Amino acid sequence: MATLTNGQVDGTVHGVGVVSASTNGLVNGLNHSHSPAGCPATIPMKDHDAIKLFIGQIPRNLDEKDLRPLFEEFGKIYELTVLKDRFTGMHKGCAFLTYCARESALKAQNALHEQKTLPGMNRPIQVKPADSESRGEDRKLFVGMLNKQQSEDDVRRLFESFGSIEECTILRGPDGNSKGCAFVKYSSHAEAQAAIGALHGSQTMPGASSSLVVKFADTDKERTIRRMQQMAGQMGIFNPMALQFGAYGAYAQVQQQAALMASVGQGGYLSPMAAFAAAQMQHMATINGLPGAPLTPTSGGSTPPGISAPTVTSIPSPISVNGFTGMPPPQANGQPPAEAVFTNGIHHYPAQSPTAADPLQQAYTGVQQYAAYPAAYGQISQAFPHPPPIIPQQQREGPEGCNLFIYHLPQEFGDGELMQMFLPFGNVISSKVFVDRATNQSKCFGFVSFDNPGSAQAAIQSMNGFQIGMKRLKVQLKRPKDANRPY
DNA sequence: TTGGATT
Repeated sequence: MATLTNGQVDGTVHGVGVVSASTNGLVNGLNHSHSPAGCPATIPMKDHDAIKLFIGQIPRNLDEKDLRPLFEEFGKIYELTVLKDRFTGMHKGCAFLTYCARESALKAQNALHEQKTLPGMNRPIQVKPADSESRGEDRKLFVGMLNKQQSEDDVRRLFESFGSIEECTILRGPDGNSKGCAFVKYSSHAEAQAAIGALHGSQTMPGASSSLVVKFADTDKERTIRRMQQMAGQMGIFNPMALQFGAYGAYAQVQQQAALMASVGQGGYLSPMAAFAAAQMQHMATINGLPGAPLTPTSGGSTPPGISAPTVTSIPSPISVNGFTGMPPPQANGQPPAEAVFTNGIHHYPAQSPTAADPLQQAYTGVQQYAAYPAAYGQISQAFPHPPPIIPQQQREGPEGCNLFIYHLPQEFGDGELMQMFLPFGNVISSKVFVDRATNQSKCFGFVSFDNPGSAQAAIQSMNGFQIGMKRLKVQLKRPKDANRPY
């Protein structure tokens, strides 16, 4: 008697139920008796990997009940909905169709897509996965920290036990070298999830700096955001505010070093940082083409000409030296105005940091502080009515010949100190000290990128062999990426 | 002792 009930319900709601019931049997019959949509929530009807199809080029006089017979030929239908205008309710000539089985959808797509034209239409019917259907992103994994020798097959072997892999691609550079990461696409989200659970962080590949990374690949949105951030980073570098603060940072730094030098007694111990400060003073003088710049520029409030002016002009800024009149006036001691920098309670470095009291450190902190509160300064606000926010610097390479490799850095140097050290030679677009991931300790080498080769050369000239403490800096052009492959 | 990458 189930047949009778089924027939009644279908006859009322869909009009094609009798055919459906006779071909699909009891389960289908139950569905229809419980759910007018044909898909009860009580029984897991739809395969987890089912595909939602978009059906296009449907004559507007055909509705769901007319379309069902056409598509049921390929399998049990989970859901079929003709798209209607939200306001007018008008048939839009297309539909969404989900079969209970993924296989049915593939069969239908193969048999129908562009294969026949429905009456009254001048283009063939469209049957393909709906746009809303994930283009694979929810089952696509990003795999990082691979060994660069690992091939697609190696990666497949690693991932195959968690599901069927539809796609496996190693990311490679233009030269074909693996970037140490890959994409793996499974046929379902669940498989991908299983692989994450089992493999993420599970092992460390030989030559990789940390354990295997297995995560869902970025969605379109995330990728867009990433790109925006990159764009913003580039803008930030050439943003005049950043240049101004950069210039001011260098200026303050030199002033502070001078003050420090003046305060160090004849036989006093010179810390590596102080030694650096002192030596850099001399370098500054050298760069300026001035012999023996005064080391005690503490008199009066005026700018020591041998030090500050060339510092400013060495920075290829469209803002003239007069731009400096827009800055908060430096104090006689070279410190930025105390209330602006030191009273807001923010300390970028923990007080226990061994370098926290260093002039260089303070200069750097000062730069950051100003960067954080540009609106506080009226004249600057006039010059730049809407100063763009300064984006935290990201690691960026400059053009060929602009990137330096620096070795024998003091252990306590971080990115900021490295940048401060090289700011006098030009526009530093990136500075990076390598840090051991496990210990967080500097590896005592790093990179600095300028925006022009001249600055890089000037920096090499002045800073290569530069003594800090017991060590001498090694400053040279960074090796190009492809330079270390003997074979 | 040569960019900690990356969608």
